Amino acid sequence: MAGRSSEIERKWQERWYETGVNESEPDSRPKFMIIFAYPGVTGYLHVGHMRGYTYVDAISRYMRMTGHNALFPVGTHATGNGAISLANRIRSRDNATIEYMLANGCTEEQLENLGDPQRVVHFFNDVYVNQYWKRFGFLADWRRFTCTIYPDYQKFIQWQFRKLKDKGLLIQKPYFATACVECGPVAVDPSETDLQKGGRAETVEYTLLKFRCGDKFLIAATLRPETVYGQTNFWANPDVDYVEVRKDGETWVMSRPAFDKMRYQKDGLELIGVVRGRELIGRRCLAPVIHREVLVLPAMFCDPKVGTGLVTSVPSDAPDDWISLLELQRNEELMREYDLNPAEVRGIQPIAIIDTKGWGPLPAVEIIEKMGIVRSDDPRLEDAKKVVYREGFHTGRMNQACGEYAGMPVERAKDLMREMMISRGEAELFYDLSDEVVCRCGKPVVIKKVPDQWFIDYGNEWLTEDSKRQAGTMHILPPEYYANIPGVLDWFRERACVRQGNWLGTRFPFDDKWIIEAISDSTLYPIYYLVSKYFNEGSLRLDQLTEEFFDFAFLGKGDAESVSESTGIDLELVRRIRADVEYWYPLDINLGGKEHMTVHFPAFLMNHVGVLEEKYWPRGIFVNWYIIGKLGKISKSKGGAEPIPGAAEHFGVDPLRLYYVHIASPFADVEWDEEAIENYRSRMERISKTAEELKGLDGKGEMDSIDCWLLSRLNTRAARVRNGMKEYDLRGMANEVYFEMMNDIRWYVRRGGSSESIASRVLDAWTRLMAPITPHAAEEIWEGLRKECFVSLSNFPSVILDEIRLDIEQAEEFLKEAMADANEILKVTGISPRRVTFYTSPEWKRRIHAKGIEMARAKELNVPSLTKAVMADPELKSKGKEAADFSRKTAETLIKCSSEEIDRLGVVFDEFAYLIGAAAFVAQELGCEVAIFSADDPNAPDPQRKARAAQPRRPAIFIE
RNA sequence: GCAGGGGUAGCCAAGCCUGGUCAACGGCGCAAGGCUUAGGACCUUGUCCCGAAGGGGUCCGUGCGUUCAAAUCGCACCCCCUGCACCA
Repeated sequence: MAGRSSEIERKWQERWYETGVNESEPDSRPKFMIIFAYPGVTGYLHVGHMRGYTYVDAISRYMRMTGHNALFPVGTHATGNGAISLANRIRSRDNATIEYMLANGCTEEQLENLGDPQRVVHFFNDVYVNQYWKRFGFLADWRRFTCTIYPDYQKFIQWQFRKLKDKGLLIQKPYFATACVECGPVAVDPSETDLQKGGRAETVEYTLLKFRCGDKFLIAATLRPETVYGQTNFWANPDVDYVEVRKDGETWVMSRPAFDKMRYQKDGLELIGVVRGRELIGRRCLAPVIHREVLVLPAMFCDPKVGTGLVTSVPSDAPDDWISLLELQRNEELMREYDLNPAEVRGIQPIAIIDTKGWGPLPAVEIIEKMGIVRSDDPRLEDAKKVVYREGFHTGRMNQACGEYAGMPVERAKDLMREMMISRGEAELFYDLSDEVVCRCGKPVVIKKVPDQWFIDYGNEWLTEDSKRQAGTMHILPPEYYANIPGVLDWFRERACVRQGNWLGTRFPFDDKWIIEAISDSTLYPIYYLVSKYFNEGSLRLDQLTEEFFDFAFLGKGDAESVSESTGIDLELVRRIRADVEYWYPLDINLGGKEHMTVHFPAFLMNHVGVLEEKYWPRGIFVNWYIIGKLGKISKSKGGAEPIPGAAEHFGVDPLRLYYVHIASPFADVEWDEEAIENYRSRMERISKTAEELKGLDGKGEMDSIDCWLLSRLNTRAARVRNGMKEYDLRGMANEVYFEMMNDIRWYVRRGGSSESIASRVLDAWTRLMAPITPHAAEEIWEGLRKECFVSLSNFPSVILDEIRLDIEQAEEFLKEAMADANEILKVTGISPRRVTFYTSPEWKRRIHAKGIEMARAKELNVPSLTKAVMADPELKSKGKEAADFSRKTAETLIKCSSEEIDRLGVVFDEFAYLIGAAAFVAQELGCEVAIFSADDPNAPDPQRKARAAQPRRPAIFIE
């Protein structure tokens, strides 16, 4: 079975690609350009990735079938060190890597060649295009394929950066980046692509406080510069050897590890001596800002690896400081050992500086008591610290002790006070990592100053404002993201855009020691697909991709003649490329996974806004969520899911495509579940069978009501699909086409529908409805209908309003409900019926019902008003109490209905005639004799007087 | 910490923006019946509780509230998840 389905898939793919169905050129139709954010070349992709890609193909197929000229180009992103690191691992025959490559279908011979990063990229480009995207039948325009390490692409990127510079969006300033001391810049993130350990570490910003102590400065590192007003003493670890460092003519004292790290951040540091921690104890130093002399006291919690190994003491707000102070004050012996004056030490009291909501003036003292901590080595101090820091930072205000900062929220005071101290020369900044981080090469990773780093200035005001304005006009899904994106754009700051080191990518055009970083070279690229085709086919040479050429092609600057003259490109071609841009751009949809929400999508938008004319700014973003593994995210490197080609072979491409589209909303994560896919596969088989069944119908008679019903349903469903697809609701489309329509068709056949002409009409439309999601199956059925062209190129069924027959749909609904009622009675009573009699509503009740509907529509309905209207009708009045009762009941029911419900109930049809027409069917379904009467019929047999219960839409039922 | 998303019947999962058609789409699973030599294939019916006449009761994380009416709106609480910048 699988073998045969893959044959069918390949057959249609060959035919599409041979005919060039997937290739798009400008014409008179409206255009629709869509891409997915191209994947990074870091190894094999897994079945989860195909979810978003499938959405793009299905959407573009739908757009093509609804009168648009659809363009769907693809490419890959190879910038970075993914390919380099993979090539290295292959070259060194790393076991896990080799196994992973082989398991994904790479052969030993191919592996031979993959020790080189460039070849790794080319290898995977081929895998992505041929084993994934073509295998899934995507109608992508393969001629436009490009990759970020292709030389022509790089010309484009260099042009983009020149434009950014022209607009003043490139800035240069110092930057502190994570880097291996040996290999240069590395990414510190939990995926640990570049690392051996420490991926969870965060960059922390210390404020270095300078304490004058004789002719030297003791350097304390703090995370809470706002607490300087509460300083009472200074801490040093007596067992640690500190170093003396020459810094701008001053002598600084700090721990050895601090010096080692600081060298990467500050220029001209020089080691000039060593000082034992013990020697510092008992000395006095001058605290910054408050300019008070404080005593240096011993503390074991000072870790030379953290900060500078020296700490300023704020016992009011730092639990560590308070407990250490307490310990010392209680320890007579210790004070004697360090020759401290016990009275002076005991005299040190915390100074309240921050008012924290829900806390007293000394939160550190308070929490130590509350938690019952008595020793400075209690591990719970970590938690105590976190609680006090968090509460103080968010809810605290500086109090009267804090000079000009009194009354200010801590959040604000922190930045202001740090700035103040730095500007007065009493403090500096120092960056460190929260955990030890080790590079893949084994050397430590530190924070390193890059003095001349280039940034793209995403914080730029006009850029941010224009981007936000544009985002407001865009079609962004899901709606939550549309609502959030202005906030994201505001938050987006300047971003380092170049780096050095071992890295694939484009040389920075203004200084080629830099290579453009991975996110910055993948933002404006959709427009490059309009040129890549000409380069790929050989109509353009590399040296012709000049600034002038791109200026004209993408910005319309200059004129075709001079571009042609200066580059040697054929004049017609220059004009054609510009015309292509004018036709295809802007991009209608950029679709990508949720990981792109805070980085790629905003950068994508802002680069378009920054570089291009307003008319070429993007029009849409579609964010999709993931397919996850049972034990969490399916990971590229760790595997955990079947390789894509294997899944295609095993389940079939159409079932997989249907699975992706239908299993859940695109905006929710889904757990990969093979059983679910099996179900979609059998669903597809049932659909083929049902299609066959439809083909076999050969009734020749006149249009019957059930024929009208099926046609009406077809049109109703087509309308729903088209309406839903305005929001690219693929799941809704799948539900209507593969589930609801299937049920309609089954019901039609069950009801005795057999018209050959209706069946062929419906099958024709149904096949076209299937074409966007399951194109191979659709082509196969289409071919069986002896159609000439591809169903992929046919028109998506339109809605013929005249064929929508609400009365017949309602009548059929009425029939189903009547049968359901009868069945329920049978179930509850347990009777095996000999005969079932239905009595349809009497005329007078229909009149009351109609009056009720009329009044509900006019918003005039209530119990007295309807009763009054009924009593105004002499004929109804003659029914007396019966009429009044029914009128009250009707009003009570209708008043609860929504206006849609009222419309539905207002549809009029002949219930009696309809039941008569369906009597044979009902008899067959209920398995007994069926009789139908109107409650108005005086001769109707009614031994149990059931007919009285008959009402509109609700026939009375008598079972014997 | 900052920002965002979510909790729906045995399971997966729609609905929530724009309150009433919601006992709540659809699927899976389960049960009964049919078809069949047989079937994990297919078709029909059922699947919260009660009910020997089409009815009633309770329900959408928890608790309040708004409303004639709440899974849908508001407030508070509990619990899960995701992204956070040189990683694409």
